[in-house]
Amino acid sequence: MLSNLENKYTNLSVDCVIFGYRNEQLNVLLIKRKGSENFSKEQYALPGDLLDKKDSLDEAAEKILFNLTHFKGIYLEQFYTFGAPRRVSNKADREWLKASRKIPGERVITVAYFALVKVEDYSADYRSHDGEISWTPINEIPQLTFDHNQIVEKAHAYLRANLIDKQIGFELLPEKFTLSELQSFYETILNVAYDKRNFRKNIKSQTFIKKLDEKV
Amino acid sequence: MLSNLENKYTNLSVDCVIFGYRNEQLNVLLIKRKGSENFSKEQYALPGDLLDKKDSLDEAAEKILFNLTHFKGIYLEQFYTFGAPRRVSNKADREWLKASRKIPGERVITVAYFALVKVEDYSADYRSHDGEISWTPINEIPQLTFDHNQIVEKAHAYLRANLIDKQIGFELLPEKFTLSELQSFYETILNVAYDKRNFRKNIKSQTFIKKLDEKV
DNA sequence: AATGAAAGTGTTAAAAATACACTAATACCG
DNA sequence: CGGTATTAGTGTATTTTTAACACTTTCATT
Repeated sequence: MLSNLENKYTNLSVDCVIFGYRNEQLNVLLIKRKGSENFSKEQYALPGDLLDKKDSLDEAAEKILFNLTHFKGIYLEQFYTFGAPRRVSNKADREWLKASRKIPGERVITVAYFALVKVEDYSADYRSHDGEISWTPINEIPQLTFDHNQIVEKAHAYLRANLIDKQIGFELLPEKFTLSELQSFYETILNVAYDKRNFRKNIKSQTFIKKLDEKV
Repeated sequence: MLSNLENKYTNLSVDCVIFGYRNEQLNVLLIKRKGSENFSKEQYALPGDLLDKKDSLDEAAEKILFNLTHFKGIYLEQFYTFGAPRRVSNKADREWLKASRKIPGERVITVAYFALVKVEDYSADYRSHDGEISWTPINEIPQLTFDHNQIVEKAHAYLRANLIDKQIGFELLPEKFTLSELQSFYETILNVAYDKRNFRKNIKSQTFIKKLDEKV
């Protein structure tokens, strides 16, 4: 028997690993999903949903992200697709899927997106139908549904690998920041230590940052 | 109405961009698919197939690759997933799909893999049920089915971006090669020119290559 | 006003990248 | 076989980049 949803939805989903930087820490946005009658334990998950058949992957990612978080126009990039045959077959996960009325087949492949936001532009107080969203420091991420821990890990590796080359770090920082903040930011994410003078020299030799006269 | 195939196959496929280096040129392995009664024109495509539900993505890629080319144990890596809503809806492409009895839904998402082979280890004379395979220089690639040209392009960009960092180039070269060949190889793929002495200095400063006493 | 914490600033040394030209060996051709 | 053309092979000097290093100024705290 096939469920009705299979007409509109494929057994393909999009999950987003949304990074934000606050309190000198790298944070990931998680959704706390409520338990159901049958299953009372809370679960944490990445924002994600089944793919609407008429959307492209990028469109779907944007749409799902907006639905769940009301974030819009943020940096978003596909980074990997996860397709272990039984990645949604864990018992607790299936319980939750049933409760939430999203009943994909046994096999769901998910295209994972990588998102960066300036946390002060987007408060995480939006409460979607799926549950409450909240920033969680990357070192304090609990056990997540499905293979979401693995997805976060891969996204984290991707962020570190591309932070400098692609200069995506600025997507995480506010419009204005001090050089000390920038240094601390890089040091936190890459887990390295830079010499203050050399760091400032490097940054200043790059053109893409405007110096403001303002002081803190 | 759902076709029988949808029990076993998802509407998800895997396509492989297989690179080989020969005649001083980067080549891609293409399959020349025969026309059908209704549709006589030959078509070229990347090796790919619908995903068997019980396989993981990596397993599927290996399996499909083996079925179509008899290549085994080669360097294989997922690099991007393509999911434009109508990527398999081109009329000629649908004709061909029908003829080949692979009838996915309107919407097929494909996970693209990136493969590297030493061409002398694998002759391209295997003839699969899908058609004849043949190496094609990357600059002479004809129009391909679906969005395969776009996939090749992205794979090519990926190869160039990772050739040096990941040192994946050696997957394309034979066991033994001269420094001149290696230089020419990098120059071809990256479309740059290196100074001979500096190039050799660099290579020798890296440890992963053994010097042989042999001469050509 | 005194203290502590963070911001800001240049120079020197080491390492890496680049520019550069001739000789030796081999292949090719008359 | 000799002559010529092509490719392989080699070292040094210069520039650029990266890394190491310490004190003063400013601001906030008490």
